[in-house]
Amino acid sequence: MENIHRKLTSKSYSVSCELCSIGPLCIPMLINNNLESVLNRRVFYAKDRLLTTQGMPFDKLYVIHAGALKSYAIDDEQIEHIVGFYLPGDIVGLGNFSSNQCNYNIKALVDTQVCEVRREELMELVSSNTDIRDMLFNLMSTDIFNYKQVLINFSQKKADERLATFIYSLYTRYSKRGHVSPNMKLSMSRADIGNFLGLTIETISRIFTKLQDEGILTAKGKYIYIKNLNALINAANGK
Amino acid sequence: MENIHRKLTSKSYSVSCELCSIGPLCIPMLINNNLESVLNRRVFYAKDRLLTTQGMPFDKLYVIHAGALKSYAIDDEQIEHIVGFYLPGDIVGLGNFSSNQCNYNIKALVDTQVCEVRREELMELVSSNTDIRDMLFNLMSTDIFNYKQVLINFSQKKADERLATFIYSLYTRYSKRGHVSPNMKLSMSRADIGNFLGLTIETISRIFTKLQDEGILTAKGKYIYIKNLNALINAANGK
DNA sequence: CGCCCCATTGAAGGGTTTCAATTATCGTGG
DNA sequence: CCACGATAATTGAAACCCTTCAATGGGGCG
Repeated sequence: MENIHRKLTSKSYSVSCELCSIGPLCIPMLINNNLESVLNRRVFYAKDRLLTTQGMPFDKLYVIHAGALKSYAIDDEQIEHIVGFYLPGDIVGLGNFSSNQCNYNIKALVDTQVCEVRREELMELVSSNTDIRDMLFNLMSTDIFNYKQVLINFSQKKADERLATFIYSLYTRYSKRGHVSPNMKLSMSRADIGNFLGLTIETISRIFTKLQDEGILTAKGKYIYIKNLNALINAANGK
Repeated sequence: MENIHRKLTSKSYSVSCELCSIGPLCIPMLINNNLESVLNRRVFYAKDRLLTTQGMPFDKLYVIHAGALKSYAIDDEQIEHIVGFYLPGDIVGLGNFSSNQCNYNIKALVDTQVCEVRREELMELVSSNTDIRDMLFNLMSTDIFNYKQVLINFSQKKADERLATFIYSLYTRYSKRGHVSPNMKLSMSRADIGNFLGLTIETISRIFTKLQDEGILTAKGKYIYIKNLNALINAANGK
């Protein structure tokens, strides 16, 4: 069990293949020693490097091993619109199948390692292997569900509820990948959080100090410590 | 102006099989005369009837032939959270594959006809027919993309931009299904629109009169007439 | 060590909500 | 077909929340 929780060298956590979203794909292939036919393992992207840009051909999916990414659009006034963050174990690019091009820019928020899954080879596997087909169906279906939940969280919640929801969702996402701890290091800036939540950086900052004053968490720069998880959940739901 | 609004006699528009999102599934089967093996055609649901409730088993997908649906969650305080509206040609339920249960309540906003696709039989087809498999991949992928776009629209736009975006998106969705007209009959109430957009019913009302004063559209109850499409697009983008 | 970027904090302004009252529309039954 | 009640939509005024503008403080990296 310990090796599941093994940490990356420094700032961000890695995920074991067992707890990765494409474990059902990789683990049988690891055993058969033919994983390389579908994916490149542990490709490194330094902080701030772009993995994709809007409009480029869609030929790879990315699965995060360690680090973090942000996905965003640039509008015609050069304004950035962040649509999501990706953490270890997450798969990136499922929304590109219909257009066959990359719909968003994807940038490494910190030094990041990803496994790159070649689209074409993956689709061949889907034809021959129903487990992998079902895995992809489930991943896409989960993505749809998650985005609907994000919509619920953001369209009707007040600023402090949104931020509490965001922090709690990071906590649960890390937990699902084997990193259960009240300590988190945020990989994104206040500006990124604000952009994603539709709030200004000043509001984010003020709410962090408010949550701190209420004894719910401590926020020292990028380091978050959740002091009272139930209180955080209540704050996320406006109670 | 009176006659413009009276011109729309019918309650809601239907979509032809050619322009429906699952046309690639149905049309070959219609020709082979074995469509009934997968779906029930034109099932009727009266206004306000529930098609699904949260937690019930997921055994059918719905494709709208005529009418309109809303999809919503009820939280523990009995408050409704609308996550989307479905129009003729749309497919409903792609987010349920992973949980294998219906994640939301779905209610008919007006008298509605749907084609019901049986999940199990559909998945059998997916195994044997790559066209249908690709169709489902594309539909799910499109769903993911669309929800991300909705996120962009709602997290960073002001109230009037949100409503303009919403009206314009209804226009484009109807257009794609063959109903190209500046006249629309809204199937949802102001309260539903407000709920979905994260705004109050009063704000929705005020913005409708503002858009009307600016000569962008006329809004007489549920009847919308888009007088200036470019101005609507500009309003949607805060210009 | 100093610089730059990021984060924090304060005060004023604006946009949206809330509360309240009025008007319009729809469905129903006489 | 009209009258009626119930529901939905509009409008106004005050309160509140978040943004904007401005200035200060702090942390990371050369």
